Amino acid sequence: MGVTQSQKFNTRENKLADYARALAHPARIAILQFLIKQKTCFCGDIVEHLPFSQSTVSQHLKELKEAGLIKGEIEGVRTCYCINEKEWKTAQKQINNLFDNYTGYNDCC
Amino acid sequence: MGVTQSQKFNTRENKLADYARALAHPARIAILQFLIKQKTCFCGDIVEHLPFSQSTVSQHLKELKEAGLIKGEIEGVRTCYCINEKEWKTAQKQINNLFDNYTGYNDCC
DNA sequence: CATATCAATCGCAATATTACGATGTATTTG
DNA sequence: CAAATACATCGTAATATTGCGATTGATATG
Repeated sequence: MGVTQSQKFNTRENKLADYARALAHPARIAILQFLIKQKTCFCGDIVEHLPFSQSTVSQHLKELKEAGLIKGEIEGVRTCYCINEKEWKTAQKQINNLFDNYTGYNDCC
Repeated sequence: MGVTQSQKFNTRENKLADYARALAHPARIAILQFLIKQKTCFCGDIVEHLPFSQSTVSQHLKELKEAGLIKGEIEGVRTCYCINEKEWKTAQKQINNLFDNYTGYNDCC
């Protein structure tokens, strides 16, 4: 989203939307699940595991990294990806913060 | 996303991505927060509260409704919107299911 | 140092999202 | 029943996302 639009909202709303956007594609959900499950987490492993090309997977990894949910470290010719523990927990908290705000007592329909 | 692509993934991954996509815009986050906070929840109230036109707000409401997170009921000339309690909780569970899968012991970077 | 491997990035086409004004539809009110 | 009100939907332009092949760059290996 452009800068003009994001300025209409506060930091919390924008950050929350950013986390959600990172999760808003089944390929990225699948990548995250794979990273959680596997101990080895090279890009190539993910490419083998998903029905997408190397460039596409690399781009999804980039978006997850930019959202902060994962981190990648270059190990020689490979890059090792894994969950970014700290921001992973932050994201979960922020999202639950929204969900928990609803206590179920304002059902007006 | 097109049908061709979503077939590459399982129902759970697709549904999770759908919930996330509904939350992937600060305007929709703001709408949800407003619905949670207010007792009256007519479309017009939201339009007054947000820096968007009536048609834009209506479209965001439609997307939230299609994702299942809210429901709307026509009350004469107005439409009353509120959180869809059941699916709201389902969404929270599904999302937490993903987050909780990560236990923090596979940091390989 | 030539070659192979791995992954990031570029360029591009297809598709999706976003936002809005204009219009349509139903309901209420005078 | 005419006018006003509230909202949905349509049409459209601008922008963003998605996916891939091709290329690049960096490291390893013979």
